[in-house]
Amino acid sequence: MTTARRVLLSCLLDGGSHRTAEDLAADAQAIVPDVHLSTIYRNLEELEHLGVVEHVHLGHGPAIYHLATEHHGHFVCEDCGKVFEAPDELFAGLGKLALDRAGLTIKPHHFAVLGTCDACAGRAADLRDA
Amino acid sequence: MTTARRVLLSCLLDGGSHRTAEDLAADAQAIVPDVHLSTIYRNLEELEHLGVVEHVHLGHGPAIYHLATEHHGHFVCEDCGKVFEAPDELFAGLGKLALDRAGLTIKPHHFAVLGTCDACAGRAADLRDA
DNA sequence: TTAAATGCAAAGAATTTGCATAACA
DNA sequence: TGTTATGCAAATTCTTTGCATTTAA
Repeated sequence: MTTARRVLLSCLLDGGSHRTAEDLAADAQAIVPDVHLSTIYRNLEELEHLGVVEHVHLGHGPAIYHLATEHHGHFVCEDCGKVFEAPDELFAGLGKLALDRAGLTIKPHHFAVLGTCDACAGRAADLRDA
Repeated sequence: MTTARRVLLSCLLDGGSHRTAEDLAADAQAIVPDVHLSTIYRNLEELEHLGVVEHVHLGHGPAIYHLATEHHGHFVCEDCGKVFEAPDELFAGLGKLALDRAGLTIKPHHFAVLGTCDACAGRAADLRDA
């Protein structure tokens, strides 16, 4: 258990739940200035391997990391980037279909489900009608 | 309508349906040797903007491109990479939930849904029992 | 003939790796 | 004291961009 690792864990616990490796490096560097980004990546990989941390892709751009205890998927608006947390139970129906049709036990956390939120759909309609 | 664009379209029509930009460049170069990868990317972007092509992320690694006429999502086994095409209707239930709970109209094509296929789950069980 | 598309090289973003040094057990 | 982790720089992978030149309407 090294300093870098301890600090990273505290940042994962303290900070919000949608943090990139770079965010986490910045948080860590606020405490221990010379923690290097590559060390953050290495420790995140290790923690992920141990099942403590998971990473998720919300769109193009960097992955976000969070504690594995937070079990939920993500809905993301393609237009404004707004993120909605989606409780696991919402994926139960899809999981059953995937198992029946493809024999696949889904883990629907790794990629977000994209779409368009009401606000952005409304704005698009406004533009069309104007 | 340039040569590069015509050739790219023919490759999209001819080739399989899970091709990376690099695959498509190779296909195109078999016909017109000096089509450049950046031209492929630029045309794919253009075609995507026009709604003719879409790209999908099946996991880490390069995006795959296909004609927008192929309307389906993807299930992918995390372990072996096997890809299952998932008809749109499988996402109807999830779409309703997303709309009710988050006001989000989902377009479930952009990211695959990951999981573990029967074969890989079986293999994992075998290893555990051995 | 002129605006748009191309080839090439180079830049960019996110992540990974090699290696000498430093820190933990 | 001997692994194991770290900092740093450099490499990798996928994708985008700048620019001089070519191509097509």
